[in-house]
Amino acid sequence: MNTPTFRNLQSVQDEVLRRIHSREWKPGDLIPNETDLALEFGCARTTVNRALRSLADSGLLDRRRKAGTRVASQPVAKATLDIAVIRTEIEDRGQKYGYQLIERREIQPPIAISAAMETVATDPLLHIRALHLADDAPYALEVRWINPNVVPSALDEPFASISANEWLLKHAPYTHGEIAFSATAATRDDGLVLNCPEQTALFAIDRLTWDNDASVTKVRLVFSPGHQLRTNL
Amino acid sequence: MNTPTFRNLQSVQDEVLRRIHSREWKPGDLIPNETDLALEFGCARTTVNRALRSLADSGLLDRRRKAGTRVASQPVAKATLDIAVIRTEIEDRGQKYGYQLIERREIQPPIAISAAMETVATDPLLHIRALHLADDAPYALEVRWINPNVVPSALDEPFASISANEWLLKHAPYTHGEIAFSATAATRDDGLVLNCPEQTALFAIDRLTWDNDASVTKVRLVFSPGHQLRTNL
DNA sequence: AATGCTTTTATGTGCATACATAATAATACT
DNA sequence: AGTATTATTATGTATGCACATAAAAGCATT
Repeated sequence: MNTPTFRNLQSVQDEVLRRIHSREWKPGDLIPNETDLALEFGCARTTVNRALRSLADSGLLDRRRKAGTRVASQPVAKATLDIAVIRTEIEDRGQKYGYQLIERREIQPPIAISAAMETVATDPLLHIRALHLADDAPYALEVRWINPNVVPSALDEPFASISANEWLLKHAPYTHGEIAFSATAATRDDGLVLNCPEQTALFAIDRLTWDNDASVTKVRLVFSPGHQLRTNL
Repeated sequence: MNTPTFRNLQSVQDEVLRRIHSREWKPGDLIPNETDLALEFGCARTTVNRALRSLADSGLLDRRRKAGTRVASQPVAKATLDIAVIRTEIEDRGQKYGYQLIERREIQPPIAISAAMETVATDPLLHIRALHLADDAPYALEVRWINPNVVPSALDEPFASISANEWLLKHAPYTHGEIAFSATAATRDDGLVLNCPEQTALFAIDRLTWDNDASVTKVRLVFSPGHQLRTNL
């Protein structure tokens, strides 16, 4: 029996994956170093390095200088969620997208909002409520606060035909943000808009984005009953 | 004014990021090709390539051969969630972890389960229900089905002191899986275990993992009221 | 035994070069 | 004009080499 060769990136990566999945290399195990693997696989160390680095990026390997590379003891399942614009999310599923603006006002926000966004409590923010529809059925309620100091042009945008969800992506850059997923009981108002009984369990996404030190926007998306956010591992 | 140089990977990446955030390169824009950037930055094309590829991996750039590299029109559409073992998730927050096995049986599963797991409907599966606690308070209810054809050693494990959640990670390899997040109304039983009223809105994670063509395990985690899954963008 | 210095080692980074490949653009051909 | 062929181009991959750097291990000094 002859050891096959794994010359290229893809096959090296596949072979390493195979060994991990087959438990030839078990979680916590120290695997051979790059030089040895390169020798065994019949390729350059650079190639092994790239393959291993990539696998480490995706959480399957732990690497430390001098200490070597080991199989992650907790194969931390890194689920990558594609948080798309709601319109494309719906259209990608072959459904018809609909949008309806419910409310658009410049008002002084509740303390909780100005606190989270770190704005002056008495400064007005642009408040928007809108409904996204899929095949004419309510899909998600968007409740949003926009910081006009950071995005002044938002004050000129009526958001009547394009959602803030989409408009902001094109017009408001951000450097970082936080996102949280949770379950929430439908308020009376949620129920009216999403057409479900009060207290129904609803899936919610809260997002807060920043441009350096200034908050750009804070949004809560509450989805219709039964909504799932799914991805592959 | 002299153009500064960006010699190394980190600074190249930072500079590209800066140009995207400052909207010098706007979403959808075609950016200069690798060779030109390497010239401008005063580094090798390899370095630019690595920087751009890495940014493309994280979703900020779209790259196509010959067509060139452009700023993703929908910036950062990716949130990576670290799905850790529940025990470490709790311990990392400085809380005391507790575990309690509620039920462990080999039984014929409901049709919905055997269908999803693609097992023979009449084949018994190992069924486990257990409670995870944080600082002695209910944290999450784990309801799990294990395919003993794929993980026979699970039949010898009592799961009395180590959760299936954790045991499986160490003993059952998987090649791929699906994960879904949703909101669910507490059943009477959920309420009893998690100590909350029936119908309370609860956050749930459903996971189904496969080892090649065979399903390994299907699990539903229902979390205590108020649970959030958060990450950064 | 505890501390600090030095060596060794495995990964990390950078560069030059070469060739592969996908997709567009240009051209020739019918 | 429309189609097939070819050239061009930007990214993708692979290699060899050199040096940087973090961390462990060994050693020496107190």
